[in-house]
Amino acid sequence: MPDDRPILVIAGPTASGKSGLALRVAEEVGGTVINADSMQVYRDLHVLTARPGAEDEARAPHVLYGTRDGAEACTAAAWVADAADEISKARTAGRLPVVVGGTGMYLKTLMEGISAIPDIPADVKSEGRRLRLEQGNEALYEDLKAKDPEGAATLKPKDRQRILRAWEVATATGKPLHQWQEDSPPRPLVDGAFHTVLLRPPREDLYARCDARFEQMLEHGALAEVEALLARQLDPGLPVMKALGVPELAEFLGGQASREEAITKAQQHTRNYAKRQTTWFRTQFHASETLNAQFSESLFQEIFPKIRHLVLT
RNA sequence: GCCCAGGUAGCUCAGUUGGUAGAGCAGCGGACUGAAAAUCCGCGUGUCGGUGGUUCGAUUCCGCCCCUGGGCA
Repeated sequence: MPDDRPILVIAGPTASGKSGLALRVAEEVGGTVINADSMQVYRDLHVLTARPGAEDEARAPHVLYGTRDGAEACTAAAWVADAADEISKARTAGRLPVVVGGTGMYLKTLMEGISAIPDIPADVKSEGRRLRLEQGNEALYEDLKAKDPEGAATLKPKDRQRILRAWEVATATGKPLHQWQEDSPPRPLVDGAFHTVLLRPPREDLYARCDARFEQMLEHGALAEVEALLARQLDPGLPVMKALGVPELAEFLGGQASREEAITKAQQHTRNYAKRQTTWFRTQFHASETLNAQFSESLFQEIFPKIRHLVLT
C-alpha cells in the first residue's frame, strides 16, 4: 500500500529566500528541513553556498547540509538515496519532510526517479577525464560515436558533460546509456504526496539580491573559506571547485585578478545561474503553488494557511 | 588655444577601397536521466556623435561644431 503522507518541496532560484521559507514552515508545523542543493552538501563551503547558520539550525532540524567531503563528487542518485533516508526518518519522528533547494535535477530525481544504471568504476571515470584532458572533447566524442553511435547522434558535439557520461556508461558496461534508460525507466524512489511551492521573485529584484548577497559573503569570511579549500589541492574539476565564487576568488587570491574584478565576475556568474534556474523551474517543474516574490515574513503570513492546508490534511 | 587619437549595440571593440554594419560579453528565450552552482543550443535595427557639403547614394570622403582621452602651451 503506497505511502501518501505529504512531502513539502520548496524550490526557487538562488537568493529567492527558499531556506527562509523552509525554516518558517518547519518551525510552524514541526518539520525537518532537508537540503536539496548540490553545493550545500559539501562541508568545505558554508558561507559561499549560503548554507543556513547555527541560529537557523537551532530553530528546526536541518539535514544533509555539509555532510559530504568536497574531495568527492556527490551525484543526483547518491543524494536521492540520502534524501529518501531522511524523509523516512522525519516521518518516523512525526515530522513533516520539507525538502528545499535550487538543484532542479535533484528535485526531479527525487520526485520522478532516475534510470537504474550501474555505478561507473573509478578507473573508467578517471580514464575518460584523462582522455578528454589530453586529447580533447572531440576525441572523446569520436570514441563515443564508435561505442554508441545512436547516443552520440543525440548529443551536441560540444556538450562535454553529457558526452563524458555517455562515454563512461558505454565504456564501463558495454551497453549504451540510452539503452539503459529505455530498459529501466525512471520510477520514484520515495512514496508520498509531493506538494511543491515555487518562489519566483521578479528578475530585477533577484539579481539585486544576488549581488548584495555576494558582498555579504565576503564580509562573512568567504575568502578564508576559499583559501582553506585551495590549500587542500583538490582536483580542479571537482564540483566544489566550481561552486559559484570559488574560481573567481581563487583568481584573486592567486593574483590573477583584482578584488573588484573577482567580485564583479562572481556576481555575474551568480546572476547567470539564477536565470538558468528560473528557466528550469518554469519548464521542468510543476509547482502546486507559485509565489511571485522573494520570501519575507509578511509573504509567509499570507501564504502559510494555504501551505498548512496542503500539508496537514 | 594648438597638435594627436578616438566617438559604431547596454559594455569592450571590429568593419564598410562610398551601396545604411558584426563579434565577444551582457540581456532574453530554450534544452536538461548518475560531478547539474555542471554542460550545451538559439535570438543582433543600432539617429554608426551633431550638422552642412560632394555624390544617384555618406556611417564611410570633405568642412565646421560638440564630447572624451593623451601631448604641447
